[in-house]
Amino acid sequence: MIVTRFAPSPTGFLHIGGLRTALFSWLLARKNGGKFLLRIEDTDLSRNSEDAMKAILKAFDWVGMDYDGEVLYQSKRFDIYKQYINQLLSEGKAYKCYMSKEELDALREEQMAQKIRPHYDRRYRDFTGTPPVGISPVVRIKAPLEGVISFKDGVKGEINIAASEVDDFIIVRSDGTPTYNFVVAVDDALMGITDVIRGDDHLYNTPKQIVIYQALGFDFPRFNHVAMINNEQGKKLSKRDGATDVMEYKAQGFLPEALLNFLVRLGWSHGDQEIFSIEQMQELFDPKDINKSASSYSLDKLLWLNSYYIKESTNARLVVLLKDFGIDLQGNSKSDLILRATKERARTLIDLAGQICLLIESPKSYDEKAMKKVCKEDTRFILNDFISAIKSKSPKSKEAFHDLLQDFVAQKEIGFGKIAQPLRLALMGELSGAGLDEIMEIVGNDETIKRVEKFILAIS
RNA sequence: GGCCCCAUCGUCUAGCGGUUAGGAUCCAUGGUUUUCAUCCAUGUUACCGGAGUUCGAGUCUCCGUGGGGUCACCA
Repeated sequence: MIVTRFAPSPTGFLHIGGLRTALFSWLLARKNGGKFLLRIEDTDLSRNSEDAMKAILKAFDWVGMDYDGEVLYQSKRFDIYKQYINQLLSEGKAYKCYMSKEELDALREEQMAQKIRPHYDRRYRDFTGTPPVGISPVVRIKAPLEGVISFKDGVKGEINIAASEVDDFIIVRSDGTPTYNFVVAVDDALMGITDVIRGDDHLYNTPKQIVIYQALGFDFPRFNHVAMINNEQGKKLSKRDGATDVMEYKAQGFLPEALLNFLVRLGWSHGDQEIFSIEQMQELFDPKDINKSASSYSLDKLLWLNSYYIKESTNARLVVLLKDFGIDLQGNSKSDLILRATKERARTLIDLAGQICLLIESPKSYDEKAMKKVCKEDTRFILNDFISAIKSKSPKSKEAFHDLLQDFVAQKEIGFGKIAQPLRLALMGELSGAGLDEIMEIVGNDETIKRVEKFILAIS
C-alpha cells in the first residue's frame, strides 16, 4: 500500500509551495487507495505556534484535502525517539558531543575565514576520556567517513553525494529534544511511508536521513524532490511577491479548485491537458510526470482558471460563497438572473461581487470619460422619452425590454447607440456589463426609471 | 566559496535521435454579441552558448554561462 505524508513545521501559514507538495502527496495516496498522513514537525519547542497549526488545518479544509487518521505531532512522540537514540548510543552508532555552542561557532567562523566548508570536526566521535563537567552534551550520529551516499530520486534521477559532505550532525539537542533529520527518518520508517514528496530544498537532507535509516536498519522510502516555485522574476517566492499564504487566495476571491488546478500544473503535466477536476487529478497524477526544473509563478493562468471555475459553478454555490464578499443573494428571487448576467464576466469572486453591486445598487458615480463620449445635447430628451416608453409599456421580461428598445429606436429613427450607451451609463455607471435588456429585467421598471432620472439630473 | 540540482515561446508546459518544435496563458487581429465579457478563428514569440557522438541532436556526452538549492543545537 502507498503511504504518503505531508510534514509541515508549524512556524507560519501554509504557503502555496507547501500546498503543492501536500497536493502531490495527497493525490498519489488517493490514486492508489493508499493513506495520506498529516504529521506536524514540531520538535523545536521554541518555534512552534498554535496559530500556525490552525492555519494549516484551515487551509487543508478550504481546499478540501483530507488526511487519514489523526494529525500526528512529533512533540508527542519524544519517548519513541528516545528509545532509538539510546539504541544508537549503546550500539556506538551515535555519541555524545560536549562541544559548546560557542566553541562550535568559533570553529565555523575560522573555517569560513579559511574558505572551507563549515563543518563539525568530529572531535568527540571517538572520545573516551572524562567528559567536561557542567556541559549538557548533544548527541551526534556517526556518519560514514568515506564513500558515497546514493539514492534514486523519482524526479531527479540518481543522486550521489560524497559522504565527506555529511557531518556527524546533531540528532539530540543539549536540551534533550531530537532534531529534524533524525525524527523524520524515524517517523517515515515507523509510519510506513512508502513515498516521500517534498521540495528540493530537502535534497541535501536526504543523505543525512539515509544515514539514520542505515544506522537503525530501516528500509528507506522512494524520494521525490520537487523543484521550487519561484516568483515572476525567477527568484525564490517571498512575502513580498504578494499572496503566498493559501488563505490569501480565498480572501482574494479564488475558488479552491482553481488554485489546486493551477498548482497541479506547476511542475506537473499530463500531455496537453490544462483543466483537471479533483477526480481527474487523482486518477492521472504520477510522480514520474513531475518536471525537474523550477517554475515561475504567474497569476495570469490562475485568473483564467478561476474564471473558468466560476462559470462552472452552480448559482447555489456562488450565492453561498458571495456572502463572504458582502453580497447576500439568499432568498433573492432574481439571484439566478443576476448570476447569469455576471458570472461570465468575473475572474474572481471579488469581481463578481463588484458587478453584482452595480446591478443591485444605484450607481454612485458615472465614468467621466464615458460621459463625455456618450452624452450629446439631445441625450436627456431621448432618455426622457425612453422613460415615458417604459411607463406606457411597463415591460416585465428580458424579451419585452428587448422589444421596447428596438421599437424605441425604430420609432425615433435614431441609431441604437444613441440610447443604448447613455442608458447603460445611467443604469450601471459604466459602459460595460450585461445586456441592457438583461439589466433592466433585473433592475425592474421602477428602479430603471429612477436611475435614468437621476442620470438626467446629473447631465443637465 | 564547496557540494548538489536545473535550463524549450514573457509565463506554465509537450517533446523522450528524424516534428512545418505542439498545447495553454498572455498579447494582437478578425468574427459572433445592442456595449463589455464569454465563445470561435487567425497571428507574433522559444530549443542559453560552444565543442563532440551520429547519416541526422531540443533530445546523448563534455565544457562554459546563467539560475536555484544547501552547507544550524530550523524544519
